[in-house]
Amino acid sequence: MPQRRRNQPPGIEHNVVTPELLSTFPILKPLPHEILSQLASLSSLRKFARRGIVLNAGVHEEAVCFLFEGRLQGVDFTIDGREVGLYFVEPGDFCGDLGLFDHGTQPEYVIALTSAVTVFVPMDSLRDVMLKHPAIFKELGQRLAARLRQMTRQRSLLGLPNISQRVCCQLWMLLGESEKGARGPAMINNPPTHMEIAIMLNLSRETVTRVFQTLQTRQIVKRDGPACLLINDPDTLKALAEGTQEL
Amino acid sequence: MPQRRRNQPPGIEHNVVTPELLSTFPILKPLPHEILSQLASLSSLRKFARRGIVLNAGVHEEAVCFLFEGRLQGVDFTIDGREVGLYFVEPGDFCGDLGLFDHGTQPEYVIALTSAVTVFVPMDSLRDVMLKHPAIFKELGQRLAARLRQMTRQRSLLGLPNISQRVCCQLWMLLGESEKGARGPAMINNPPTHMEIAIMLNLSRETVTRVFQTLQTRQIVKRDGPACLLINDPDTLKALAEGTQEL
DNA sequence: AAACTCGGGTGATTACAGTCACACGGCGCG
DNA sequence: CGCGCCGTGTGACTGTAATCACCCGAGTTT
Repeated sequence: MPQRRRNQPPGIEHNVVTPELLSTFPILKPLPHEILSQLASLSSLRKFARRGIVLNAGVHEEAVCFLFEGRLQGVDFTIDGREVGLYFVEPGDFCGDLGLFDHGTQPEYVIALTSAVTVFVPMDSLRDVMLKHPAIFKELGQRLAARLRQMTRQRSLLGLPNISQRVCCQLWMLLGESEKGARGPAMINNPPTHMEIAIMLNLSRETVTRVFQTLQTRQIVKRDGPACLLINDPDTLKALAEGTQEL
Repeated sequence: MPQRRRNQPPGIEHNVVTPELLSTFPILKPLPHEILSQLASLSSLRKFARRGIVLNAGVHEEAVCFLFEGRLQGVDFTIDGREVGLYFVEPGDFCGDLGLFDHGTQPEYVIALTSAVTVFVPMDSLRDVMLKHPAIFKELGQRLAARLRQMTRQRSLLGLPNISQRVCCQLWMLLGESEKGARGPAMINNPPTHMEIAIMLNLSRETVTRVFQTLQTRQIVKRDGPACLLINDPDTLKALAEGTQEL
């Protein structure tokens, strides 16, 4: 029997969603227990393997997906089949919430980048809750606004003509707000693969690899096993991202 | 004295905002007259010349901007000063509404592409109204969702490796839903300049011009004065946009 | 242990879009 | 009027990122 993680909320191992599990998500936490129980009874726990399709584009998804463990990515495809990376979803966050607001179809695919544990909460139940609880409504609106801000930033990234600057900017954005302020080396856990970065930045995989190569020889970043990227010199990375320094 | 437009809502010529003027905006229409009167008394009419800056990025804009006449564009700038085109605002629509949801700063600039007439409604008053009127709240949420969908589509446009396909796709998106279904020639009024298209598509102005040149010699589109672009052959344009046909 | 897939690394070649430079017509304006 | 600005049109040149082809090592499956 594998070592079991401690402090794991109940439900996980039985594929049953408990109110306690739901309340680990910041957005749902303020809800009264009875509501959480009701939502929990309607929700389902779903696990995905790497590369699994979590949400389908173009269909009326009947549930909002809350991510408990792992990492997801929103992706779209161009008309000619090219993959386009849109955003990442980290544990505690959710996706597929657009339909809550406009009853429309899911605009983009969401796939699992690592094996992932998610909770699917029926969209119409959640919408009812949201309309009855202005605080939740407000919160959901805030998240939507945050997503829009995020997309705007990402879009202006794509405008950068200098390729290495683009990659450095993306790395800089991947660095959590916490690490940015601190002096000295930082790290990115479970960094995206070169391919995943490439599709986010409209680049080819090889180009991303080459940028990483020069970043590594210049000792600015360093691989620390497959699951971790060490940022030796955040200051230089920042300078590169802002274009005040050339690679 | 210049010819005055008939059926012009009252207020325009006196720079005074009337409730009737506000009610011409679909989102505000359902509000009771008293609320509209109150909002109107706090709002101001502002006119902008071409290239005028309507909203500033990075600051806490204190008002939401409703567009009455003209055309606006949301633009951002990359770190190195490059302009990036994000979206257009057409009459009846509004912009600068993100702060309603998260009290944050305006993420992007909004500039006037033509001379424009706008109504500035104070953000906090509008937020109060929105929180008291769930219908308005819902509607605003819907618009936010629509913007996100729009940005996603635009982002996948940028993924297209074929440049002329990108331009044709953008032209196709500029064509209103109404014209798309109809058979025969369509038209785009006050089309964006080549430069404006270029910054939306991450292209250089010259490249856009060259694509238009071949589109014109192939009789697919035709200039009809500076304020109108005739789409002679929407079917071919669509085929080009979808990549089923090469230029 | 062979046979895979997957992520990463590298060189040679080449298409192609950016850049620069200039030209032209329309239009507003002092 | 002449002047300058703006939007558009075009050619020559060039840098550079995509593409293709291949290699390598680490995990997996069989």
